[in-house]
Amino acid sequence: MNVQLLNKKEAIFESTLTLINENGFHGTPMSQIASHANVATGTIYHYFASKDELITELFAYCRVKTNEHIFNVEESLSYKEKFFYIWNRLVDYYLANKKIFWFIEQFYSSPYYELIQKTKNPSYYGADRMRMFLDEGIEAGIIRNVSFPTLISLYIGAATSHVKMVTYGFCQAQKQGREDLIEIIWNGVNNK
Amino acid sequence: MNVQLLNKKEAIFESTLTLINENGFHGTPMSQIASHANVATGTIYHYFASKDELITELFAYCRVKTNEHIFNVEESLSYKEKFFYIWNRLVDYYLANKKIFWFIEQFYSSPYYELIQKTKNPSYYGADRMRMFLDEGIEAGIIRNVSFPTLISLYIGAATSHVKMVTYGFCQAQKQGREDLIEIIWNGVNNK
DNA sequence: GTTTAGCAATTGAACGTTCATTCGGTTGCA
DNA sequence: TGCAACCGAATGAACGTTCAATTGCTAAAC
Repeated sequence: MNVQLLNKKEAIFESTLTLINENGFHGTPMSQIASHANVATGTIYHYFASKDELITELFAYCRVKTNEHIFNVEESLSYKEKFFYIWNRLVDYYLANKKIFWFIEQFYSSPYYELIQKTKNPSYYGADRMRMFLDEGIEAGIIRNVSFPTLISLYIGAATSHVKMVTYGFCQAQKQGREDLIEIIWNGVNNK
Repeated sequence: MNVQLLNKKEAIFESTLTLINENGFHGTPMSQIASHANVATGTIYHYFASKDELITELFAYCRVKTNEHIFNVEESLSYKEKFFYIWNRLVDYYLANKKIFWFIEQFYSSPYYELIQKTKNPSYYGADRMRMFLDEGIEAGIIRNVSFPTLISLYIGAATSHVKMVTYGFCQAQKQGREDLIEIIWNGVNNK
């Protein structure tokens, strides 16, 4: 697959992302995705077997892009520094790429997610890197013995909630709030 | 409006809830909602002007029901006790009513929410009770001075994340995890 | 260097289906 | 008697998908 093709596939992804954000899964016809991406309707079916496959692959694309970005971290940092750094990268990335954030959120809470959960393994979209990072902290005794789901609920839950608050317009000057959040979580989970 | 009517409207609500959980906003035709609720398609339009209005009102219905449940709390409890009680009621309610939980999640991350945010005021579905409860803690000096969005991000964010983890099957024995979560949050936000 | 064969990429009109909504008519209650 | 509740077939628009035709590229053949 050459560069041109990659570009066209990405154009379809970006177009889908934009339109689904504005109009939802329903309310976003393939014809509209096509014209917004400057391709013919039929072209989409050259790259994706169906609308469902397009949406499912777009989810993977978003997850991979996000994970690549947030785990691009200096190995020399201490665990605590990484803990803060990754969290801030995640929040920054979502705030700078709200379309990706909201698409992922929409996908997660839709029946689509159940579908891919059965067929795809987490590494398919890089979901296991977070698990590895947090497990590392537990095994090293830096993070006290709370379960992985508890950790994730706090770490990711707070990040996404914060992004939602900012997007909804409930909170503008986010700097202080952000720092409070990750600090509270760190204090709650680290082994003092 | 008499009891019979209320029942029919609720039957439509419950039917919509079930089907949207299984098939999403798209993938849930009015005809299916109707037959699942044992009414004729036309009857839905006697109660709701359109599918959008049905979904929007269902959201309000879910929010009101949830809020009524979680804020049904003994006035004699201390603030700390209420803080724990309300959070646990919320988690329990969502776990016992997953359809409501997922519908609300789906609605929040869809373009629908932006629509009602512009037209409806928070008290319309009881969203201001949480604000009042948390403000009460801040004003009484029980909760340290973190912003309201920060508080909400932790308090609600952790609850919903926890429910998601349980639903996704990432976590079974939830008892310990739950206790850890609300304890960490309380320790993080209360004025020691 | 030119021709040619073949396949991938692309097009968009056409198809068949599905769906939200309408409406003329019926039922049942006050 | 009147009006609200209710019905479900009919309507027409919208949508996902298909497909026959066209273009563009690559590389083998000469």
